[in-house]
Amino acid sequence: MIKDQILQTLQASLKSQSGKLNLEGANGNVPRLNIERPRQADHGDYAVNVSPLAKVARMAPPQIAAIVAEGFAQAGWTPNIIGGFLNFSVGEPQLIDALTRIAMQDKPGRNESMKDIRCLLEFVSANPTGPLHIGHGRWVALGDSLGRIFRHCDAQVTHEFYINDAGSQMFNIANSIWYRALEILGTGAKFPTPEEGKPFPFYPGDYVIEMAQEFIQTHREALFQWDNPAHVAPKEAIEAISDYAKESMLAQQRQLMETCRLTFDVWYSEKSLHAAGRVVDVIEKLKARGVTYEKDGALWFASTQFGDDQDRVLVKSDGSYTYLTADIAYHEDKYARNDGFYNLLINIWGADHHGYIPRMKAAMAALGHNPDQLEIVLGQLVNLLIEGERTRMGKRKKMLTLQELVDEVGVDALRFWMVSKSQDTTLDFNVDLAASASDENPVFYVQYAHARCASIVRNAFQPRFDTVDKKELPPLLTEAQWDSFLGSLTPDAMATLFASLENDPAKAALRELILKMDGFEDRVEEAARLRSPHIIARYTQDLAADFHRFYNVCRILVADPQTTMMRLVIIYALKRVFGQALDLLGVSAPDKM
RNA sequence: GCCUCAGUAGCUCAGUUGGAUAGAGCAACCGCCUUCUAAGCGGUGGGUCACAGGUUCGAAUCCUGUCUGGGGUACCA
Repeated sequence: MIKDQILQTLQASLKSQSGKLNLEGANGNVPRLNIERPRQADHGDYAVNVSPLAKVARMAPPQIAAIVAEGFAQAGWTPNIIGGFLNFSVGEPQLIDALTRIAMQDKPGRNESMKDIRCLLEFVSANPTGPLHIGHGRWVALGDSLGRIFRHCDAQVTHEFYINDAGSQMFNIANSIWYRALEILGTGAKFPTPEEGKPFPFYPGDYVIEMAQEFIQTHREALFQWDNPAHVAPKEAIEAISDYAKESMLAQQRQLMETCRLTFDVWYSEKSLHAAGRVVDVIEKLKARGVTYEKDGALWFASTQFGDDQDRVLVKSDGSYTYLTADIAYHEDKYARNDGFYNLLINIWGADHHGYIPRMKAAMAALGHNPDQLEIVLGQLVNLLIEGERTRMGKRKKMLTLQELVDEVGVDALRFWMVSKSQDTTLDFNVDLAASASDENPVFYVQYAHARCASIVRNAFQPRFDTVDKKELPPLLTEAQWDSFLGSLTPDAMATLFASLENDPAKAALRELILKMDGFEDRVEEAARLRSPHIIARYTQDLAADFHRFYNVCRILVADPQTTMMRLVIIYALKRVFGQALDLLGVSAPDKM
């Protein structure tokens, strides 16, 4: 990247000028300087602000700038100094060099910033007790994009879905199906009705009725046998129904994830932890480490010793385990998996689980693991905006499922929308807008840019029609010409590119395009480092704007084949960058729109 | 009460460790299609960066306090 060249020269300059700048006395407390893009385009392409050195150097920023600039002069750069800023204008040879690299490199934006990372990325993880809702859509988009970005930074990433198939919620769904089934079979049993102020351990959704109907088809006789005067489900009925419910919901969830272009490498069952005795084991381990105690008939984990604000129950007074206990066993397994293969464990959780973080970290610390290895990426929740009204997730009957939303707006719009904003902010999902006015969705703007590029490349090889002479003309280029041109693409061959541009707006737009494409790698790194895919979404919109601007001031397909080919390299490079960036977001890059 | 996320243009949001005149999309208004996709481009209007102090040569950004909104604060999962 061009930026790296400037950075290297900057470091060399600071080193050679360190005497004049009094940097030696600072004992390594020299503030780090950054290369940035100036706000004002006429200042230059890149800038370094040396003001942070003012304190150490005990000099005014303009004076420092002059001294640092001397070091640059030695390397052939002549920065334009304004105040404490060194402004750099990138020369055409460097731009052409950068463009060539982007056009030729295997995968644009690819880097090795996370090459030592082996990440277990867990997200979505839901109960198999009902359909996934819109809120899950955010974790789908966020988690999968993050994984793709990490991989682009050369990390090894495993996508994992934790199936919460144990515990009381499974009993509740089974019991709900039981009553629905008995209702349908006309046994006289009735599905319970909620009472004000009382817990309602049943699932009222219509999908439960459908599941009951389906279950009846295979278990009609069994249901009659299980039924009894009190209509209380026997244990074997609950087991059979909850197994069925799990398989059925899980199949549905897997199908939906596939639709969303998301592949989980591992589907990890909570129930399997219990079955393998892992939950009992972890309790024994905690006991052995002396971090548990008994109180009020329950077994407690002294998590306050590890920074939590209160102790937590592991085994309830009725002898059953809390959710936390199984979750501790699960997370311990992550540390141990493949002989401690993973060095970064990331969980994506909704903000409603925020308070859960300290206890999980406490548990890992208590078990002797490094809690910093476990990183929770917290996402704020999604609000539904229906008919202009804010609807809190899950508190209304009119809850939109993720499947319904995908059917309505499509995977591309869903995924782009869900990652186009920082996960730190509550997302208002405007259902009416997403469903109706699709051109207000920025994803189409970006996809259109890709399609336009594809179209230009396509047209270059197709016969044209002369509207004046009313006759067909041969294609501007042949595939063979283009292949050999790309194959021998060198900065020298490209040197006439800028010269071929007739006007200044086109040159300015081209500079901007190349610099922005050159910066893609930087954005990918940043998105990975900050765990913020929205940076990529932003980037695609920025680049699309620059491309559309360029498109309007510079014609690509012109009569001269050489000029056409050189300009086509830009479009070719852009198409690759758009395609790659959209892929990192899990959004399709259509060739036609 | 405590913990946490947020408050930036009419709306939805960017703004990387504090730096140059605070940006984008949408909405509004005015222009641009006989040649590569007008799902596009150019232009105009629109700001007390919630508020008040503080630190600093310099604050949307850091600190303190206040206000507003979301989430959490279980022997639920």
